[in-house]
Amino acid sequence: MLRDAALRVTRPRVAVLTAVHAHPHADTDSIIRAVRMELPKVSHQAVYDSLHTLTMAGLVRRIQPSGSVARYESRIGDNHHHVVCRSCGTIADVDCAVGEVPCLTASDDHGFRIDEAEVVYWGLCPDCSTAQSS
Amino acid sequence: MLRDAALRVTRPRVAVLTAVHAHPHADTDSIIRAVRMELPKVSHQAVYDSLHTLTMAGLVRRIQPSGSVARYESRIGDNHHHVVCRSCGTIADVDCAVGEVPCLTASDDHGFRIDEAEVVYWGLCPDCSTAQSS
DNA sequence: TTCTTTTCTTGACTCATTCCAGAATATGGG
DNA sequence: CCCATATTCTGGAATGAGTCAAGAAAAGAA
Repeated sequence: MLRDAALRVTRPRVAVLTAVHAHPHADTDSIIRAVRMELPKVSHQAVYDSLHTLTMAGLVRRIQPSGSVARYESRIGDNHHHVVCRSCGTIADVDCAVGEVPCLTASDDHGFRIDEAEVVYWGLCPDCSTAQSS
Repeated sequence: MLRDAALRVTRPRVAVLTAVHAHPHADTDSIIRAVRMELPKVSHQAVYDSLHTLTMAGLVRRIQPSGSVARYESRIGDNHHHVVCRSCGTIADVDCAVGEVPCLTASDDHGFRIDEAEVVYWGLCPDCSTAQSS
């Protein structure tokens, strides 16, 4: 796997990393369940620790739209964004609209040293959209 | 005040609305404390209810950057965004960079019916920036 | 293999937010 | 101005994601 990040390779970590890759945008609880398919004995704490560690190492990205619990995804390093369904909470990836590393330019940065721009599009997913208009 | 929104005008609601106007980007707890300066007896539940109601009515906007508790602001209807300090959590307003109702265009909307684009810039505020480089 | 350090397990705990049932109150009609 | 009624507020308990802490386990280096 990826011990390139100077991380110890432990069973829980491998399982967590695998689970995140297998279930993009999954919340912590889903990941815990997925991990326990392989290692029934892992504690939730180990999963939380692993997720934090992997996030710190940049192998995984944590996202948390308003009103949602933390979710994790494995697609990293390409500055993409998300669409979130207001009704069912489904999340989908969206490539950055404006260019490469674009959105990093705020009109007035108030003296902040900005290093990332996060974009969340809110709306209704196809399913909820049709369900609601019927 | 604004009963135009077809809301009952109750003391707690007026106090909450005033508090949100007085303390932009304040979290719920700060608002509760601010409200209790005037009405010492208000229950936290009343504040939560009022905030929800006001949010639903569009008189107040709820924002919740990753890893933060819910915060509320009164500047609404102008599609502005926020800069959040990674270190101290301070939030500042940023006018929309791309134009009027701009960011609403995702490169690929996956069939979602998008109605809002939310942008959060992450970085360090002036204070934390200088404190860290020293 | 053995040692040292990091990571996991277990279980208690925090704290924002929500749920509930009964009391209080704002609004509209009389 | 007063009352009826639906909405809102009070008070207190409950939920649930996430964190803390101490000792056991296991990964990596010698």
